[in-house]
Amino acid sequence: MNDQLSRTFQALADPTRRAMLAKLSHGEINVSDLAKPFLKDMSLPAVTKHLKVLENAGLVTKTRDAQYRPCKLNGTPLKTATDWMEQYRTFFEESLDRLGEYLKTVTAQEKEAKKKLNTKKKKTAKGIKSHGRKKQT
Amino acid sequence: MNDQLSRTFQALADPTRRAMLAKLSHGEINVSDLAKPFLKDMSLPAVTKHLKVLENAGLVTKTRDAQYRPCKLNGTPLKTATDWMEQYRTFFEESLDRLGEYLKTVTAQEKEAKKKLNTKKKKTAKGIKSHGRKKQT
DNA sequence: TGGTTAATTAACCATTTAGTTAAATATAGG
DNA sequence: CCTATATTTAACTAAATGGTTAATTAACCA
Repeated sequence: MNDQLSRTFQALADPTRRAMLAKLSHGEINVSDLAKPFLKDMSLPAVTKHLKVLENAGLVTKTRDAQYRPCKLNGTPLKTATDWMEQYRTFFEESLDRLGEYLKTVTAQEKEAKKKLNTKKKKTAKGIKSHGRKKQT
Repeated sequence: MNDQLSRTFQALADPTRRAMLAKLSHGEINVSDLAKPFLKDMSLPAVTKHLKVLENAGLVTKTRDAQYRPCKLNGTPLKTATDWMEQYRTFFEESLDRLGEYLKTVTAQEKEAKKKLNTKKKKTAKGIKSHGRKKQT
């Protein structure tokens, strides 16, 4: 994981960091004010680390004001991520067209699942073998 | 990291998995055909694991056809992710308005950085102290 | 100068992630 | 039944992630 897009998605893959972005979307805010809502759940250095992840992804820029570090949201990487997602739009916009087919599929899969449950029961009766590698001794 | 959105972003935060989704966007495909382009870089079990991450995020569903496991892209989680991003659209759509201001900021920051370099050099001459905790003995 | 607040860094630890190889399971087909 | 192909699982390992506490740095202010 080294490219820009991966860093962006990685940064977004955490609820704390997403909450920090939400807070930042209301305007510039310094580190301790940004941290405040999270100090019930984690320490300040933990927040600093999350912030660093957001910075490394380019989602947040930090400036200086005396001993404060005002943080600002930068939307550019989100634009990149959104653009990437755009190529899959067809896969979630034909929902109405596909709903009927989807339901049929689900029904079919459920029937399949029931069949398999029966099959597995029979096999259990015969004795199921364990999977994978044996423990080294 | 346990919620749906986090799992989705986490799944997208890897170039191999994104490439797998790209492949899947061209239609249903079984595991070994899906794996083929990646076997130069990693083993088949590694691909299986990536596939499992995509499945757990709900981005891929696997069915059965004899010994084959045809995989299919499911766009729903991408829809959820896109919807989440939507709330930040204002932060990357005013780009033209903000470009000038951004450039001014960058310039200001570069000047700041130069000033700081000088400051640090002076301090180095006086002797810089190390940061953080001391090694336990 | 000394104390207080803001923020970061270091050292450490537990868990997760991403990969490996070897073995096991599932199915088809001679 | 035996064998080949497809896929998964197990066991293991190295590195990354997400957290901690203690120490350090930076700047303000009385």
